[in-house]
Amino acid sequence: MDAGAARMYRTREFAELAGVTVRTLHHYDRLGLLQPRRTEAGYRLYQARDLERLEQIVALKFLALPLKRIKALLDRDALDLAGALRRQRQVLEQKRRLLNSALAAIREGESAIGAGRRPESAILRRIIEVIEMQSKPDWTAKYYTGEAGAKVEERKELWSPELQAECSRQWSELFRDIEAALDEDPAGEKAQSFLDRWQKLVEGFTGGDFAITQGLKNLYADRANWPVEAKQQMAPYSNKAVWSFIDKARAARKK
Amino acid sequence: MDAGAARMYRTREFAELAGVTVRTLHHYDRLGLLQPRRTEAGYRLYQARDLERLEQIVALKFLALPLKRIKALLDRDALDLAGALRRQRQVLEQKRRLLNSALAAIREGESAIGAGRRPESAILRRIIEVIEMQSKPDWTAKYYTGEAGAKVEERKELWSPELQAECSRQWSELFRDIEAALDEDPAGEKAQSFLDRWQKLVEGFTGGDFAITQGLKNLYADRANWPVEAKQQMAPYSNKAVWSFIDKARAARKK
DNA sequence: CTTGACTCTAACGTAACGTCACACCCGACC
DNA sequence: GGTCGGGTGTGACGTTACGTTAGAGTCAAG
Repeated sequence: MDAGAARMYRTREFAELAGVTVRTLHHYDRLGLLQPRRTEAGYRLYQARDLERLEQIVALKFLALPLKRIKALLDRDALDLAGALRRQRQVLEQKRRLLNSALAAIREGESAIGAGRRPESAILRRIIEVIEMQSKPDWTAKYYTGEAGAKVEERKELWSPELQAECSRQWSELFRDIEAALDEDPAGEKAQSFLDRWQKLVEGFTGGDFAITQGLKNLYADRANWPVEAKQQMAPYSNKAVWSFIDKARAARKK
Repeated sequence: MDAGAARMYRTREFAELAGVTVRTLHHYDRLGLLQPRRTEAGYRLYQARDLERLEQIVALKFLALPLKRIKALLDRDALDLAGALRRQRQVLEQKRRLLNSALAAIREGESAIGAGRRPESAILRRIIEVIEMQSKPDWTAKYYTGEAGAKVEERKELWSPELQAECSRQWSELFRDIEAALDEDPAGEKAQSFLDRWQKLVEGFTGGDFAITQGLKNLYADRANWPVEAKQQMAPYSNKAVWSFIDKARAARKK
């Protein structure tokens, strides 16, 4: 018979009373964290004991505890609250370490931008490099350091328009040669020399390694691994018979 | 004609090279952050310049920048990087403040649990109260302090089984009385006296306020706002004619 | 031709709600 | 009694940065 006795609050009223949003109450209701009574029409009705529970939830949320754990704590695991606090402290301390390092990096990055200094840690240098890369047009030179930088410059020079044209010419030539020899034995000497020329072109001029990488493995010079745009560029050389011939030549060599 | 020249990496290889997961690469691809070339079969093919870009991404991610902003920075907003760093620093400092207060609360909460001390801040006391509420069976007494606590205790005593029975008896009596007077005028004196008795019962014994709330407003003692369980408890009193009579009496009074 | 290793996309799950969209409910006014 | 306005309900998508299957296709090798 205590039904009508206690004061009841509808959702918005209760939300304002407790300092949370209506959506939050809906959310907690669905999660089973705080399930008020209902009117026949489905309206939520909160009462004083719901406010108690909600204040417990808010207090525990202040510790950045996830709602799941809060529910567990309030529902049954009350005795493990000390343990939960300890674990939560460790989680938060880990987060703080990450946060602090990011903050330190930002601060040093900011001041380094202003003063042109060199930061000490590797990650900071990378960040500054990124920054400078972005702000300077000739960042490629800055990106690589020492040996690697020299190599890139060298490669840059090597890959001149003239060389590109030369490369293109060599491909055309190779294609013509192969097309003219399609009836030869793919395992034969002539075919194998075509394959050599082919692989050298694939290897190309930029075959040097980038200093930024650690342990590079070579990848397929195989047609299957070519990007689609490359294939489009290769359209002038799209004679299937030539490709098939080279495939056979490669297969023959492997055996 | 540079298509086949550079070394290409498939997804897993490239991921290991860069120290990220395959899923991360897929993700960045979909976000447009790092879109490698593709083979005809749809396989991703990464090359050295993709590694450069990925390293930029990772470096900026170290600053806890969201990927969206990283994309904007790398795509076009390069010149605003200093501003982005400043804003990001503010965001992180705010986060750190929250984190530190939570950590302080946890630490003080832990030591307070151990030593039985009283923490100073209000929020900490609330947390400790939650902790104690959970670990002690008679937490209701602890929850309210001073005056409020006394009131709760009082209410607890008042709401004895005997009183519950008495309340139930009064409801039954009121229902009988109304049923016997259904043909009276709902606006008449007799009906209004029924309404008075009704509202007093609704007001109940627990009408006192809880000290935890701030500015309580009374809510509907109206049938519409009653919870469903209450209605089920009211089943013995579910004579619709009685309810309708009281509704009319209430309506009459309002006019 | 089948493995086995690798890849692809699609789609759900995560934390804690914010933000619609659409439908009811309810007291009040005409 | 119809309607208006304000409150309320339930979906359901969006957010962050991926993890984790699941189902299907690719490719080289036995």
